[in-house]
Amino acid sequence: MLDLKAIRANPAAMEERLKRRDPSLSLGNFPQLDAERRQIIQKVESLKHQRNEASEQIAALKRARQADEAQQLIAQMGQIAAQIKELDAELSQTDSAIGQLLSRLPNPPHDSVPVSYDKADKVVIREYGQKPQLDFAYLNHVELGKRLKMLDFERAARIAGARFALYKGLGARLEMALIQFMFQYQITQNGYTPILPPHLGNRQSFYTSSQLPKFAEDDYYVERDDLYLNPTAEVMLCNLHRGEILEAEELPINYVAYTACFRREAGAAGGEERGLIRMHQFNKVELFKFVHPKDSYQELENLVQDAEDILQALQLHYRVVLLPTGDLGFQASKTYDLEVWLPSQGRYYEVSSCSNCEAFQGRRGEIRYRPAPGAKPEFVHTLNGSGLATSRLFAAILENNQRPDGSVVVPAVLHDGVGTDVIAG
RNA sequence: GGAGAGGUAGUCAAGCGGUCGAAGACGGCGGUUUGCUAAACCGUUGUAGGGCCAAAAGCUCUACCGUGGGUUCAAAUCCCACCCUCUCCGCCA
Repeated sequence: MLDLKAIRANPAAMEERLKRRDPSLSLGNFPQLDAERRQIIQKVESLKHQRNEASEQIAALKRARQADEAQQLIAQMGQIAAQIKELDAELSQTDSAIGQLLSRLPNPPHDSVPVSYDKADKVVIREYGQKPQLDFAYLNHVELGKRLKMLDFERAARIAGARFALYKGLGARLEMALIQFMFQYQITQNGYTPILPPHLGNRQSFYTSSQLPKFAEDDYYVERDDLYLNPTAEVMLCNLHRGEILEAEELPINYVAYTACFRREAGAAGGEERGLIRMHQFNKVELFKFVHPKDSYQELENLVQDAEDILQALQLHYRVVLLPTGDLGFQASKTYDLEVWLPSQGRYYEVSSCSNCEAFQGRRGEIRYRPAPGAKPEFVHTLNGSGLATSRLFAAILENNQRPDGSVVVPAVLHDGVGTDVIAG
């Protein structure tokens, strides 16, 4: 949700910022609707004032046993009551029109975000490590997974359909070891509080984190219970403090969650995104921060660093990129992606997306903090980042760590979890 | 899933059509008293949206008693639906 006060103060400036993302975005008829709304409020409130005074008089008259006078007033109020009803209806109509308009407008980008409508215009901030020297006939992760009996896509398809995975044997152990490692690392090394949230959420939760109303098609929906299946733990963590007023000293609050994530991926057709790259279900460890607004951009840097720790511990080559305005997620003001090198595709692949949503989600979910005792509550800033998506990491480990003999070296930090240091056929 | 009891301000809790502009208590904040602390006493106490004002301060209005509808001149209070909590039963990991 955009800041209404900021829009009113300078609609043109807000619109300009929105257009940095997408030139087709505009505030539409918001200014007119907003003015209309205020007019109606003024009218209806003065009528309600009249009604309140009359009510008091009626009560007084009845107490004084002046039934006739009371009856006369009651008759008069009938008309006012009808007007109030009409205006209230008008107001709720205007409110919902405004709500619909605003609920579909994304967060304006931060000034430090490069302006471009082309996703390719991301800025490489830094790189870590080097591409592995695979000077042999190397395999992609699907082939490796099959040969090493770690992945079984055929049987997964039998059970659920295309774009689902089935991990088995050392594949299952590797996946679990990855999840465990990432989860424990963020708890013990970076001080995050661990959370295992529900995997289903209600409408309000999905609205607050901004999956609704615009992206309903991306999520699995359980009609019978009016619940949505978790597409990212961001949704669940974001709503953890919905409607609360936090104390300034509590901030920042840092959470790490593990969940399976479910996405319909409608319209994301085949191509080279086979195997574990784009699935309906994948595993992800998610980081989430509730922070003081003055700290949020520093916290974004911290968040990226915390996610990078994992890739470094796994000794994977990756880079950090800053997304341009045209590639920003709906609720994000600024986003860094971590991209890991995938030899089979000859390109980097996103394994983490770290965003500062500023007060966008805070406003939607009324998530606030009190700057000082007795002071007016203000909206917190929220940040989210994957730390990380295992399924793509799994692919990266297989491909980057393979050797000419077809075996795969297990990263040292996962030896205990997997139960071996080399996976061989 | 069935039966019952509940959901009122930061917390506990009274109120069950019109002096509710929500009692009272606790907590919080300010003060008086005090060698210091405690106690006692006095005062104060939420959120949101309008209006007046150049703006702040201030004044003022409206709304908020789980959520959404309805009845009524008037709803915390009556009616309907839903959500949540607790107890018991059923079912299950």
